[in-house]
Amino acid sequence: MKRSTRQRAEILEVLETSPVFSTAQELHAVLRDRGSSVGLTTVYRNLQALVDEDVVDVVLGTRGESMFRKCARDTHHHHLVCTRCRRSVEVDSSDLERWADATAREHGFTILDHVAELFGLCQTCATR
Amino acid sequence: MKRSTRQRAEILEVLETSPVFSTAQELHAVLRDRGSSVGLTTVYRNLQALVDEDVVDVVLGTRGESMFRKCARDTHHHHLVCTRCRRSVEVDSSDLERWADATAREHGFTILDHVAELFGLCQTCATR
DNA sequence: TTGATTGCAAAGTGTTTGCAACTAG
DNA sequence: CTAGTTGCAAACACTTTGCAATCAA
Repeated sequence: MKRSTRQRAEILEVLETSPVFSTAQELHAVLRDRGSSVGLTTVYRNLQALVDEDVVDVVLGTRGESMFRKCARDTHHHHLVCTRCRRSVEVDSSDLERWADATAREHGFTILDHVAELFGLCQTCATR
Repeated sequence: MKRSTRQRAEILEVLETSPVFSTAQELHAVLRDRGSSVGLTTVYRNLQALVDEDVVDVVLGTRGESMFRKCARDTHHHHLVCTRCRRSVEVDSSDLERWADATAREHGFTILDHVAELFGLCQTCATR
């Protein structure tokens, strides 16, 4: 069964306090800087587990890397991500879901999943 | 300037006749099977060029690999992809775009870009 | 001729796995 | 005690780069 370890707790702690999507390597670096060193492998393994448990969200970055974030809402949602400061906002997506369902039906598809992320500049970053 | 080479022509030819998204490696294998061998590096380089020229579309697969396809429509659009046979349908996305714009405005973001792909089973694959 | 293009090998990036040592329950 | 977890090193998958040879214009 699942065991609670120092490493797992520290990874979660970093995720809890970060409002942005971070890569496994970035999280690893943060832990290292904090003095609490955790193996990179362990970071990957725990992130994977957390994703499986639906505790953290994952999105694919442009270089194919996975980026993780512990989101506030535990229901399905999407993100609006600032490409400059990386900050992200969780957005309501009922309209998107409706579009996805309708589109799938229209083409005889049984929808299984979808990805959707919006990228742009947040107010702060846009004005400087 | 840009030069027209045998390699570039053959890569485009394979893309023209494929209704599915394919990875660079898959395209490379197809070329090799056809007898017209082209270096993997060259495949990557030409695909990159074609994407820059907006001749082919690219989406990120789940393992972080890029998948390419030459789409019929040359305007912005999205895809409905069958996870079983890989076939994809180009779908109209005005509703999605509207949602993206509205959502961005609502949060003070200047929208730059967005990704959105729908995954599911096509009629044929669902019924067997 | 000559600069763009090719293709090999090597390097790079992000992630996963094998396995012995460690540790929470 | 003992099964889950860790962490290193090595393996992996995909992509890019260095560079000399080649080729289109």
